[in-house]
Amino acid sequence: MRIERELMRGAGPVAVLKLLERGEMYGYELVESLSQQSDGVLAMGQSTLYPLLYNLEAKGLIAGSWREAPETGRARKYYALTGKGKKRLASDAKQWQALVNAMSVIGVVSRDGKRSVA
Amino acid sequence: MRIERELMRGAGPVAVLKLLERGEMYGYELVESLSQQSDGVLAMGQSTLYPLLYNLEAKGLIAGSWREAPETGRARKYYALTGKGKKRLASDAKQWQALVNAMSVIGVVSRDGKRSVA
DNA sequence: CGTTATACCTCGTGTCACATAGTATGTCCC
DNA sequence: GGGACATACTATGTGACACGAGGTATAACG
Repeated sequence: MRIERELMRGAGPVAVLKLLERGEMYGYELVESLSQQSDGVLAMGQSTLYPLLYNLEAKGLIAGSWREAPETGRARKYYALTGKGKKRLASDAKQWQALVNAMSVIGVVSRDGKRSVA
Repeated sequence: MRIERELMRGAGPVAVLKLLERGEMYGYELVESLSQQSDGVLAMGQSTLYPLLYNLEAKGLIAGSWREAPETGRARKYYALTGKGKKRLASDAKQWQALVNAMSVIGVVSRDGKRSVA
């Protein structure tokens, strides 16, 4: 499912941090992963992801390192979650949960995954 | 709980439409309601809400009408959800649910209201 | 009559999503 | 070996939006 971009604002960085929690990944891989793992909902183009990564790196939440891909030998920039990033992720996840709960209270979403009946 | 504004992007308009689904409300009332009903999570200042309302009105999703307050006699601009707005709300709620589900899949939030353990 | 609450409006700044475009290199197949 | 395709990162410009700060006006209250 494809959703309007405006709705996704704020979700992108949190999703990226969460994926990096499992282990380091490179940009192109993140673009593919986000699209596949969320059935397109969290999909974002390269021109959205890369600036997002630069932003997270500038804030010290992730750290990039150029290395060669073990399979192909191509240069890639792997991003890893920093200690600061882990704290931010925990904080953001908490806030996201609060937001979901609030939206649930006013009836926009339900907690069991079913859309509220209008 | 006060959350970072960036995370809330996209949630604001949906929350407003949802509140108006119950019946018409005026700006100041919406500011207060959003803050109270969500324990501050969905709180937004007037400088955020009013432009948001003008935007929704320009899109034909809500319709405003100046009337006098029955209790005080003061002039207020009451906003009501239009037919178009109802459809948009249904669509947005569906998309919001998809987003919540996607964030749940990657582990950022849980569906039962508890924060995922990092 | 001054303070507070109500109620609406505006401007400027900073941030962000995204489309578009560009660069470069590795793989595959003929 | 060369053209097509996938991989992978970078740059730029536009438009939208959240929000702080500031402004106006009126009713209620002591």
